[in-house]
Amino acid sequence: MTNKVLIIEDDPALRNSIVQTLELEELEPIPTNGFVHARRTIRSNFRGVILTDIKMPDHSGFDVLRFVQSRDPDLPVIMVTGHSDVPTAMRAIKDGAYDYLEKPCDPDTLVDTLRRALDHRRLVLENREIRDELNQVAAPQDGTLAERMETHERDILEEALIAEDGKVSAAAIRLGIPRNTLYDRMAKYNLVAKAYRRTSD
Amino acid sequence: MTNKVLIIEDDPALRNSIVQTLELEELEPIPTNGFVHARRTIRSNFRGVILTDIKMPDHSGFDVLRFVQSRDPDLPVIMVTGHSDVPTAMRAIKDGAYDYLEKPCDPDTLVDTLRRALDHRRLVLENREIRDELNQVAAPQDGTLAERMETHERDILEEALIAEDGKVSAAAIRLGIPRNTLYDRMAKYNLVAKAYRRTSD
DNA sequence: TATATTTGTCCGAATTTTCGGAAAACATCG
DNA sequence: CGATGTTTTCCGAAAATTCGGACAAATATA
Repeated sequence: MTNKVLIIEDDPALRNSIVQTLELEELEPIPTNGFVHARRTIRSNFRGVILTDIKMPDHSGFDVLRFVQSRDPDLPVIMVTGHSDVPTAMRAIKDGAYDYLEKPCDPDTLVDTLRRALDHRRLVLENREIRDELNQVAAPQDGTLAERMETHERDILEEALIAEDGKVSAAAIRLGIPRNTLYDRMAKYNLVAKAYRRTSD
Repeated sequence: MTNKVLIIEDDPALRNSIVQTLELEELEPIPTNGFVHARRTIRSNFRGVILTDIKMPDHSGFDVLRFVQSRDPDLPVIMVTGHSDVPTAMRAIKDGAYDYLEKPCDPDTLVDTLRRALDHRRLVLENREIRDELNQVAAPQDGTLAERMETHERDILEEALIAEDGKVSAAAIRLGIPRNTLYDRMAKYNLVAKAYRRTSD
């Protein structure tokens, strides 16, 4: 599941309160007290989002934002600003933060916002995975004509055998070739009909 | 582009103000004064999001929400609630609204929220398109073994010819077969080398 | 158990495919 | 134009594939 929330917040009280809220909502908080501890978790395949305070003793939330964007520009960062600090919030969005929250943040709003961000993250990751899959199947192959034709024939034969539950005669009909020919082809690829039977291995 | 915003708002003044704001932000507002006019635009392939007022004379924003969800559960609806009407806003989210805005809404917040929703929409549609594509290529084919082998061989030959700029000799080497054989195969599919030359048609 | 159907294997003739060699057709260039 | 290199077509023998027929073994059906 994509429901991790990496929390970067130096105030222990606030941090714990956030953890509590998230746990009640079936989210998976990963609390850290600063950038240093959070760094290792920030990767391009992180299945979650990042919630960071802006004002922290030894670094700014904007440092976090920059770092995250260098690792993965599509990893949502939600920034927690001081109360009604509109200019900072605007700058956060402009710099590529996914959203911002005003301190003190209302638990419902916090969860809503995180859910949206998590949903966004889930979609982005899903998208990447499907794209990879598509590229794999659509990638221009290489190799001998004979080799490629053979692998393709093998695939077709297996598909037909599976579809016909390992019955060679039926598969032959499906493929529009005489039974014997199918046996010949199968011999070439060392295919055994038995291996394709669903019922009673 | 996925940047349409279907606006459902009965107050002409507010509606126009929103339209103005969106136009300045390169979004594409589609203003309507009520559900009846908006209905036709709400489809599962709508490349945008919906911004609806909740309190309207002859129907509620929740009617809109229900209708939208029946057409496409992944079509974001942003609901505009009265000032600090928290319970209604919470209900909106709970019922599946993407987000809500409090009236009177700050232009920046409005735009930010819409952008997030549009981004979400874009991802959802992209996802669907890639999935369709993937299903197409992965779909179990049918037809004679010979037919399927032939179309595959044809594809390979064309791919090789394209890769070698229509040079038969080079394509033959790439495919690991003698030139003559390639000519034979090409004759079978009525392929002409000239047709695959990039340089000087 | 008797009978029918299906499976897997082998054979061999008819057919198809492969592929080297040769030559015609074409293009390029000094 | 003539020399040179490439593309394309044609030929035909060697090699591979197809596929009907026959049959024993395994399975299913009555």
